[in-house]
Amino acid sequence: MRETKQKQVVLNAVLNSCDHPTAETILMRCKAELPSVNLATVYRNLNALSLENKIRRLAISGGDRFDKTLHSHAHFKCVNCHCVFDIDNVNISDIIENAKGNVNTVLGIDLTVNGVCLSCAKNS
Amino acid sequence: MRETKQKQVVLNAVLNSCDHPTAETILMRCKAELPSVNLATVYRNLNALSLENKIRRLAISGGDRFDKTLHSHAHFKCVNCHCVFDIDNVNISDIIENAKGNVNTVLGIDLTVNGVCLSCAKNS
DNA sequence: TTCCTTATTGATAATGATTATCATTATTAT
DNA sequence: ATAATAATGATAATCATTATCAATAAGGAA
Repeated sequence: MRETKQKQVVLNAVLNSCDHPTAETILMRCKAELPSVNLATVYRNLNALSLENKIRRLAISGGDRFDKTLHSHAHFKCVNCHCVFDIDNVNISDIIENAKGNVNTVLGIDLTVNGVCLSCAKNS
Repeated sequence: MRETKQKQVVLNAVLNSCDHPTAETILMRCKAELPSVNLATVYRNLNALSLENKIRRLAISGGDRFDKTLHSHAHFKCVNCHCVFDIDNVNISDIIENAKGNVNTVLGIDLTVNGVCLSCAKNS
């Protein structure tokens, strides 16, 4: 694997994000640094970085998100503005232990609570 | 809303399924009853039936699934054969209570544990 | 430093799931 | 039976993501 400008820019875009961005959002942030960068390259590097365990890919309804936080944790998604944020006080390891009874291997968990966030509730 | 043969066939296909089928699978099952039925009609009725709370739509990575079980519960998905089944002993209401601190409204939850199922582990 | 090999890129086509469009069909109230 | 219109079937469109492929550039060898 070669060290490219593009890969570094994509990694930094995720590491500097606190909002669980989509690939399209990451593309925009990368273009601020490197205007020539392409959406396919962003996806390729997001996939590569996930496999290297440098970032995490989140399967969330309406489009995948990317996360600098590596450990499993729950997320909230607003059905109105589509913002995503962490829910920290959920015991993921309990859920995984419960699952282990009926399966061979547990690889990960997707846990999204859907609802309306506080700021969307205010503006309506 | 009118009572159509297609809507009944789609509803029955979900009610008679124990395997959390995709829309495409439901189409196949409907065609056994009503060969002329169309994929767009299946989607339209699955959406309508979800809104009427007769069935449940599950947002699962790799394509939505449909469920006759109405109450929130966790699912397991095999990354190899893509089978989906229920995990019953997860306390969903605890998770929802934990989320309520930072949001306005909780509407639902998507909870999928990913891994390898027992039969896929056997065959490899 | 210059050249060579080949991994990576950018541009774009392709895919898969889902929704939108629209003329035709069929349900239900009259 | 008829008229009004909701639902259907066929298909085009959309959206997120991946695949293809010629051109570019990273990094080791000469």
